[in-house]
Amino acid sequence: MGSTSQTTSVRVRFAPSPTGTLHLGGARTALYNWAFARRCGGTFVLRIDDTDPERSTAENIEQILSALTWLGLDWDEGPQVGGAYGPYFQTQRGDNYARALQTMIDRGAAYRCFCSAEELAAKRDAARKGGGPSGYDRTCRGLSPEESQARADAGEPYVWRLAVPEDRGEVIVDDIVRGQMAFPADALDDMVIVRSDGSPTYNFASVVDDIDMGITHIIRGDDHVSNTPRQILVFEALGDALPRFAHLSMIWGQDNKKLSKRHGATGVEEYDALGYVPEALVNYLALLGWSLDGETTIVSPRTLCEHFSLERISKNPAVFDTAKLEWINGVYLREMGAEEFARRGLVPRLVAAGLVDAGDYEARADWYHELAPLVSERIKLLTEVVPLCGFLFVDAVRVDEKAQAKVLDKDPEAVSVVVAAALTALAEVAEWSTPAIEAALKDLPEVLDMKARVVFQVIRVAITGSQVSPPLFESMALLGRERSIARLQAI
RNA sequence: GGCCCGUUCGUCUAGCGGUUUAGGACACCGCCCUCUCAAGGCGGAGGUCACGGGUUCGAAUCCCGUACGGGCUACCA
Repeated sequence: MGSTSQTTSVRVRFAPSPTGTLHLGGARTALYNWAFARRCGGTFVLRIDDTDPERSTAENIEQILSALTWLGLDWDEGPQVGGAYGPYFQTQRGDNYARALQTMIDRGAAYRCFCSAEELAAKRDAARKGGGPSGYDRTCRGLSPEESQARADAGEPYVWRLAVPEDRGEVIVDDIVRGQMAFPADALDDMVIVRSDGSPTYNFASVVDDIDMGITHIIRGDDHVSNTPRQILVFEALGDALPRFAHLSMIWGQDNKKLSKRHGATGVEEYDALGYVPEALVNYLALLGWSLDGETTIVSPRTLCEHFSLERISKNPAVFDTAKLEWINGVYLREMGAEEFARRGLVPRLVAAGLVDAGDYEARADWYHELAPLVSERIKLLTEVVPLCGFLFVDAVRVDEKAQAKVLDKDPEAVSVVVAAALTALAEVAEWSTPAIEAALKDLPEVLDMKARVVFQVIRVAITGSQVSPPLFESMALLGRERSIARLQAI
């Protein structure tokens, strides 16, 4: 308890490693940190954990920042915005790590290790065969300070290791999500904290930064659970109080395997191109491992800011389900309102397809606002915009194969009868509007003694080129008199 | 090998010892609405709560074990 009731000084951080782009799991971790900070009136820090210079890239950093921005997860401190605890790149915090190492040396909590990689591998294998823990056997821990210094001075390569206290006993991790976990200290080896090139390892740098940045709650993926007791030892060695921990379970693909490219899009930025709006992805991710009450499925970012809680995070891994994400996306599109849908979804997609100029929206906004709800109600993804209403923006309609076969070729005689009757009826329409068009055409089935569905499908295919479209009369009204008549004549 | 964790309808979940004949959502099926497709409304199917023992008057809920799955076991993060 207490973890969320303390509303004054919560500081959380999302600390991605720019060795890759932001994927769904990372996005959810960022989201939970953000939502928790917002809910508590706390501070959301973005820190770039780039201690692995080999694999970290500027492009990945760019992508991570823009993906977070697209999702609407704004950070209070970090790259681009600065803050009182900077810098926010680990590669720029070397002084802090050096100072922390010195503190640990002074306290006898760190020692040099001269063992070679080969020696270590051999020891590991032997230990594993012996049936026990395979951690470092502490060979160099017994070295006297003098000998250690002498060998270092002689130029022998070494790393710094954490000296796990002999009498430490169990390390208890009190996790908000998982509860208490006990780790026998003898299963925790003396991990490397500073590499032979002088750079800090993740488990060391991360703790030092979390201390220096005043982080109160560490919310991260559960691949870090086993690191946590080691990190706790570093906190203790540095003499600092522990933050609270909350470990999030993994996100799996449909086949219960780790989410990967095989399962489709894994990078956040891909979801924009696929036609999702960020609120929908945020909503879906929020529900993937957390619930408001077990009933509510539409949870807006705003609701998250008001009601998110670490206590309601579930422990078990979740399978990513695209169908549900799509459904949620559809809900957001439908609830958007004509103006917003036109501006955020409809027009951009039409422009991107080269069907209209960006200025066309300004020129006839009302027309677009009429179209918007007809489209938004029928799609789940913005990629469906062009297929559904593209016919309104081309000179001549192109009838798709299925419509040709199932409607036009099925009974050519009926087609010409319907078209002729429709043209005659429409000729009498004075003002070209949805109600007038409807009034002119609604009696046709009866007059022709044909099924309504047959009559209107013929007209629909003539007008839209497809068996599926927005409502017919509205479509014709939006298309305009001349083009509607021309399309009927052309069939 | 060692340490740690997880397991409720196909999927996400509610449930925190009795109010549960296990609730909701997506997906699925049917009906209604209807100019198509959607949306919406109504209804349906779908769970031996991983398995086996205990504790208890009573267990999805507590304990132990087993199975399966996962994480860590790096001079990756």
